[in-house]
Amino acid sequence: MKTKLDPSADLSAQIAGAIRDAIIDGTLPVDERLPSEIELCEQFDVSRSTVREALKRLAAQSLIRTQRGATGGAFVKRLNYADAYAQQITTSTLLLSMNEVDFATACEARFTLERACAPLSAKRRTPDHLVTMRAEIHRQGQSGLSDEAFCASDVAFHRALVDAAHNPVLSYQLAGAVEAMQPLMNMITFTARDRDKIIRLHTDLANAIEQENAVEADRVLQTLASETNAMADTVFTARAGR
Amino acid sequence: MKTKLDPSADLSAQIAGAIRDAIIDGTLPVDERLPSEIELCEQFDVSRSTVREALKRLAAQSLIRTQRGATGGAFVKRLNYADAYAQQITTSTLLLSMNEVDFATACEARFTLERACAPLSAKRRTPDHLVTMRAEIHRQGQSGLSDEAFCASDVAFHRALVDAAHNPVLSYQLAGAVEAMQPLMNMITFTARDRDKIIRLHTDLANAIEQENAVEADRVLQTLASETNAMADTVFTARAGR
DNA sequence: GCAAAATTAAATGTCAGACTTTTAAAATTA
DNA sequence: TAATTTTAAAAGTCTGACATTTAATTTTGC
Repeated sequence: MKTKLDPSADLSAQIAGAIRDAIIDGTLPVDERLPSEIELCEQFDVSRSTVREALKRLAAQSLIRTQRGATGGAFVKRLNYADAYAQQITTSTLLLSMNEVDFATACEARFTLERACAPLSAKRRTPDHLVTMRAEIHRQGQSGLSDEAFCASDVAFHRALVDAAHNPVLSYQLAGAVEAMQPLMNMITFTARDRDKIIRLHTDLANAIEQENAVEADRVLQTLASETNAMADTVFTARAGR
Repeated sequence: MKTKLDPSADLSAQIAGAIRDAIIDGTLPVDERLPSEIELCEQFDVSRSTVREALKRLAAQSLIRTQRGATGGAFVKRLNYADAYAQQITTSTLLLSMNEVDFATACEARFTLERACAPLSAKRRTPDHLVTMRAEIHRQGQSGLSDEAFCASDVAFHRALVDAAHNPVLSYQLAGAVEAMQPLMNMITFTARDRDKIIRLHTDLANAIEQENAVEADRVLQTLASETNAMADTVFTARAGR
């Protein structure tokens, strides 16, 4: 952790980069304490503000945590699933919303990944995930539900489906795919008939998963994908017509 | 962008959070200039150091870019695929390396996602991706190739496979899954026979994709997944025996 | 009058130093 | 010995200065 690189970037970015590399390659193991801010000033020969800006960059990426007080300091943080989820979702959401990714592309990615997950979910589902799925289906049927609430429940349903695969890495990867779609889905106003159709497919899906029927689950997901695309098409062309 | 939240966190984290929320919900559109650091000091009633630490947090997440000079400032950054890839890979890599995710779990997640991608790749593959795949297969066969170089080529091969689906969102999602495996793969020392077996499967896979044979591609990927697991098992049990 | 050069101003980047707050350990006291 | 107080180390915050970069403005030279 003595040499930095890329003299084009800011000092704080260079320092953050050097420390980040040391964390990634394992030179700095989890829970290791970094040198104090003052010591880092001396090591990198910069002022404390610069060191602090570097540390804030690392904290923003959940690479370190800081602790005040006598035995405090900056420590290499064990990246947990919750933090990783949050970052994934932020990044995915912005990537979709800022790059004019069309609905069809995002939708395809999401359902492709979800279909990959379904066979595992069918094989390994446990009662708790089935309960969650059924509960969300019930919520989706309630009258007076706003479009946002409907979409939120949709996300919860699909997350339960994914989590039923009992592979945390898979859940993490799909969190972004599923959640990032929500803002796009929120742009759609679902008619009562649309909702009915979705609810029926969700029910079919939950049944298939319960019966450990991977083939049927895949079929339903494929239908759900094309129906979702069709609904989006209807809404968007209607809007364009106006 | 007037009210902040969570008084438990540091001021710089609160401010960064407030601005981040404004970016995510679209209040601050892409390329919008944030107020200058001095103006932010007044708005949030904090010192310039604190504002700067907040801005560095946002910069670390690729949410803003800064520009010096007369017409400079901090601007909302359009998150591009390259930056999103990089963040995904860092996060995924650390998640795997820091959480003692066992090889089988990571491997399952990766190949599950890749298998989902393959039918699309088979349908849409263009010559350039086939060329890349063939080139990497050729490299993998060269003698004197280090394990790291072999793994790197493996990653390049699989990325080409994924990119052949021509869905940038899918490519982005899978980048993490594929690249994050590399450090785990690097822990394996492949015997010459292992390499031969992998190269043969890669060739089969490239052929299947070229022939737009999704079923065969899936079969090969399944074989590749189980072979990879078997090789890892052999290496790890041998190491445990020592 | 026009083009090149010099100046200016606004913004971020960096530095130095002081003070505040938090926290755990050490020292003191009952 | 246990509760209390003190101390010290560390991050968090503030202030003010100076450096650097950059575009706009002004001046100068022809």
